[in-house]
Amino acid sequence: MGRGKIEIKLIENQTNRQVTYSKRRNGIFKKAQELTVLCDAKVSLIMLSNTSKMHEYISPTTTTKSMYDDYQKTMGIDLWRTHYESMKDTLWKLKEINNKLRREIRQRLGHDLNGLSYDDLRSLEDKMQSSLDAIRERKYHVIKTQTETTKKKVKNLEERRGNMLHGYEAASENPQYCYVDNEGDYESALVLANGANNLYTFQLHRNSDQLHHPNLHHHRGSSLGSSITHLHDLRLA
Amino acid sequence: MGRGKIEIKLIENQTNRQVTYSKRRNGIFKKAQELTVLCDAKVSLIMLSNTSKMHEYISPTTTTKSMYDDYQKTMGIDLWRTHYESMKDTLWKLKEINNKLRREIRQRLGHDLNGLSYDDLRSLEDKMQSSLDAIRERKYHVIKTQTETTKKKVKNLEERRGNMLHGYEAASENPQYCYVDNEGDYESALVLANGANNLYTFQLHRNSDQLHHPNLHHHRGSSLGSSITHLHDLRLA
DNA sequence: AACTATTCATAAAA
DNA sequence: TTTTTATGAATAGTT
Repeated sequence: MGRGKIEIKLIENQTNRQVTYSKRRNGIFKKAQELTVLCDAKVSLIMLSNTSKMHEYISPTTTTKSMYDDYQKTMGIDLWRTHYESMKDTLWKLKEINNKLRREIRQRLGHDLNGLSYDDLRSLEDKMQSSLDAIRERKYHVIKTQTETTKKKVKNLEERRGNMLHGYEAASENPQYCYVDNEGDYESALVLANGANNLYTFQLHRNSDQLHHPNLHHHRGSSLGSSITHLHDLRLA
Repeated sequence: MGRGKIEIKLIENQTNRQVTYSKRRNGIFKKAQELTVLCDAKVSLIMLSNTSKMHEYISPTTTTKSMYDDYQKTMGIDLWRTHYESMKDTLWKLKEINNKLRREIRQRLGHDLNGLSYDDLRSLEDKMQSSLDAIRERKYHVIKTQTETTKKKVKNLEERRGNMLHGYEAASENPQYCYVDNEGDYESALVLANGANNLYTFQLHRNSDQLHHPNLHHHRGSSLGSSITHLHDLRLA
């Protein structure tokens, strides 16, 4: 029905296909609308182009949901659980998990202990204690590494100073060279002075101290001609 | 397109309407099928006559359910836009919070400490210590309450024994009546013997002991730990 | 359900 | 895209 007969097969030319889609789509919409009026029918028409653009026609006397509900009844199948419902499900589960995690943390913070039995408390205490031990161990490791780095720096500088003393025979040279850049870490320096073992003791003391829609084109049936192109756009997820 | 132009309005003649419906319905189906092939589109077309007869066309490359799901993905946002979006938002936030809580718990379990600086570790240690203090205090409270209950029981029994002695003049009666059911709690009995203050001291000693042995791993009565494990198992994708 | 006379839809071109 | 227009398709009214 045009300047020549066409075979009903995929239109290879992308542009041509797009144009044909657009024209024929409108044609079908118009037919659907006419059928609705002429015959008092209800039509639901959803079209998805190969570019994932969605277009819809729905008779003004009904809704798409209602049409698909009817369809379901006719087919006797419970076809779909909406995304909305499964989403609500997920949300609920996440909230549950969240609450459990919060309770866990609160207890580990020392709050909300009232519901716990003596045994629970003792168990919690043990867990906390060993966690604390792990943290302290790690802390000790960090400070020790830092200390060793500092010691190396000192040794290095002392060597250089020794060399200087030797090389220039300047026995009474400025003693400030001994002082090392330890990156401003007070405790690091302290350890340097007292030794690592001493530091550990120090730390123990501290412990005790401190307690429309872009892509959906929605055709409402009652309008014709230009107003049939009364479009809403929705983007597909 | 027939023997004369027709106005697009309801066909009053019932038979005529029925015939027209039949003809045009087939016409639309044919057009839908052609569109599917020519343009690689997907079409879902449901029609309901005024006599409640339902007819459907669905492109062979899809299903009615799938089309309606797509429709919902698109339209649902229109119908529930606010609800849906805020829900997605909440969902995302909950996931974020869950992850943070998990990280927090892991650190409080003494794992994943490598990324923490010395100051971080010290701060974490302090927090853990005060939480631990709170737990111990609570434990102390529980044991004290239990002890007092036990004391009352003892007093009560002693009174009854006294009454018995008095009433029956049986001064040499069985002393076993003194022993009280303390529900098998060893420490409870210990406190009963030494006094509450003593218990507290006992606990501090336990604490100090462990401080001097950071590598010591205590046996864990694992009620809390296992609950965390379960939470991990619940993690969503 | 067939048959046409007619209108309509649209393929190709602009 | 939209418009134009020649052409084939759809269909209203008839049989």
